Amino acid sequence: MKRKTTRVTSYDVAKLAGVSQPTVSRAFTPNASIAKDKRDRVLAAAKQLHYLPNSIAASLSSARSNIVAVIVGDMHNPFYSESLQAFINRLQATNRQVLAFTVEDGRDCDAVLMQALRYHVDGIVVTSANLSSDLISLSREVGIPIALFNRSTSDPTLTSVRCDSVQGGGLLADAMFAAGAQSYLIVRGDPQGSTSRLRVKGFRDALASLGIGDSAITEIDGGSSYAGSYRAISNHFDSPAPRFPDAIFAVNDIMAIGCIDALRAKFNIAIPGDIMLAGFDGIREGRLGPYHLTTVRQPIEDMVTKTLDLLGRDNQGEKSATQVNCVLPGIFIPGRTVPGLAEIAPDKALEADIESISGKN
Amino acid sequence: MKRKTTRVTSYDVAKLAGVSQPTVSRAFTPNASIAKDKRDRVLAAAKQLHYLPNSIAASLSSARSNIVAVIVGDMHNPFYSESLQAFINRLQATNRQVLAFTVEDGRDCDAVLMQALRYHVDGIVVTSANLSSDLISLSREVGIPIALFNRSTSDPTLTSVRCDSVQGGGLLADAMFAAGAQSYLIVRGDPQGSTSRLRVKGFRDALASLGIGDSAITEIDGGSSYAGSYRAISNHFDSPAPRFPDAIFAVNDIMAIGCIDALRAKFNIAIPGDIMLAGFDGIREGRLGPYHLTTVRQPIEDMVTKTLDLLGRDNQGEKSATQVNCVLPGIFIPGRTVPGLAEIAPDKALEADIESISGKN
DNA sequence: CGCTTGTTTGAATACGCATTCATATAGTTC
DNA sequence: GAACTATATGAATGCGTATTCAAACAAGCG
Repeated sequence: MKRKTTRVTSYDVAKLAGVSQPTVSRAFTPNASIAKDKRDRVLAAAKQLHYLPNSIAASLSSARSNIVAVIVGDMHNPFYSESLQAFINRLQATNRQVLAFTVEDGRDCDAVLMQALRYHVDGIVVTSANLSSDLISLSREVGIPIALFNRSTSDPTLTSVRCDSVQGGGLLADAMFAAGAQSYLIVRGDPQGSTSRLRVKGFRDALASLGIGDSAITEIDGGSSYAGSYRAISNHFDSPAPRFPDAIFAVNDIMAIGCIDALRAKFNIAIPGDIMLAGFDGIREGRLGPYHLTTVRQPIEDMVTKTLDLLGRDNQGEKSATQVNCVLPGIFIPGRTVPGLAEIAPDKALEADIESISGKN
Repeated sequence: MKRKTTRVTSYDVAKLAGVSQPTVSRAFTPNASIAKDKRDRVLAAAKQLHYLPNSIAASLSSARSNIVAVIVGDMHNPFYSESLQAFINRLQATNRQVLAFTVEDGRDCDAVLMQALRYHVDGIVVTSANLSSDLISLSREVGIPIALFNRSTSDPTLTSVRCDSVQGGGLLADAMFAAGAQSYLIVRGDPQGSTSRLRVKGFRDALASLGIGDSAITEIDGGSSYAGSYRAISNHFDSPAPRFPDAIFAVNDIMAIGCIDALRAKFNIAIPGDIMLAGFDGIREGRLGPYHLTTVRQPIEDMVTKTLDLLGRDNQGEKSATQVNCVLPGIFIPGRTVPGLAEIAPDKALEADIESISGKN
């Protein structure tokens, strides 16, 4: 016994309201050319019939879906789930929907991107994932704009928004040098990704201009994840004659947290007592009591706004000769993992942390 | 100069392949009645033209969108972002898409739900949010099934999947009692929600049957969030003559973490040395070194699978008289916040934690 | 009043695919 | 070889809306 869900359509509403179907359509379109009394009549009829405009049909007809695809890689890094959340909030506030995708670490996101293209979304945001040039040209062909979030690329024609990794890395180098660090250990991330490379570059450049030579700097591979940096730190300090640095720079917060847990649990090293440490991103977990990480926060909200702005601009067809690569500065967040910082009254800092973890209720 | 994106349609492919449009449609439909050579010819032509089937048009035509809406409240609780991720992964694996929504804490999700209905999604998953009975009946009317995730409801006809809060609460009471706790502090969550209430009930019932009277139990309000429980703990122990319990039960992990941070930072209370503690959910953050929380894990993967299964069943129209309210048992996870547990070799436990934080790479 | 301008409205159509339905072809059986 | 059955195919149509386009109408102006 199939449910004969004869759906209510705009024609039903039109009939009840005594107008034509296009008039119903106009009644639901802001700024449409329609007399006020008719609109009222239509809306009343619609309410009476429980009419719900079919957005799928509207998408087909108008060639715009009001859907933006957001492709997220590495959902295990809280930075990306925070970013996804920011996109959802922002788009929802402007009456657009989010089609969410994830990509397994390292896997190419072509298949997923293809899905998004099929839905003729208004735009695609790609976060932390590798896309092939084939797909890029395909997306151009079908006219769907792509924007990279927190990711620069070899293809300079691709719109991208990111935080200034070089500047941010420099801020952290400055802070740790000012706190007295003379020797450094860098725990780097994905060697493929530009993000890790640029952060390290900014960090090293700043140290160089402060007179710290390469011989005072060690670099190890932290694999971009909590587990990876946990193991990297373990291996480093388990080795026969480990170099014992004054400061550690982990290229992102989740890795920094992995480092701290390893240093404390396996080597009983105090932070910042024995070694100072800094991360990068500004994730909520970094504000938790046991960490209180010194870091550089990426301005997620602004980055999201800018990304959607650029996507929309592309959409207009004015092949933005303006600014396709947007780089926003990072914000230095003093924490307890570098001595001498956080001069705000402890209680105030605590309060701020608590708020930042739970969000603005 | 408007981009005249004359899209490639199935007709174009049909012409090139020398077949009719329906044949193109069949070539892209698994198990369709079509000769192999024709299918090959069509697919070749499609590739040559960079043809992308328009899923929007397919949705309109076939009355199924292959989209499932997932509405998430309280994205600040990692449990829910983990759940969202699980839904995305699972649906992506079965060639379906996720339309993701968030609902501000406490706000009704009617507006958001309405958006989902408009897109004629195949189903709607509601997680931690309040929906009005109006919307429920509306969804019935248009024939779109709704399933509640981790939430029971006053409306018993609504499909729901959740973890057994009573059983889980009992497990934790048993564990803490076995570890020697005689007096208890319960930090409860949202008084509106059923989840907190049932967990507390399970906990208290188990204690009662163990001979622990109500006089040995104190309950305070933790507001469902990190900040809320942080403050609740602060207020409790700052009060003139605070009761100093042997054990604390926070009704979810993020609150348990808030409790731990407050106890350590503000009162220098050791865990489990001075007070033992347990949470509920099994979020990744609970496995971090400084916490290593004793908790009950919700079987997210199974719950997601079950939820989608029930949604699909509804979809078939067999108005599932079978089982609309599914309750899965929670899994006890021993941690260091209750003494005497975690008898696994420390290294093994550590390894397991590291993996669970970073996911299965 | 005749003309222009501007606003509303409805008839017709496009959007791109899936799905009947009827026809044609191949394969099987007696 | 006739009578079926199973499988392939194309013509026609529907999904529910937005968007032309032209007609109808009101308003403003000399």
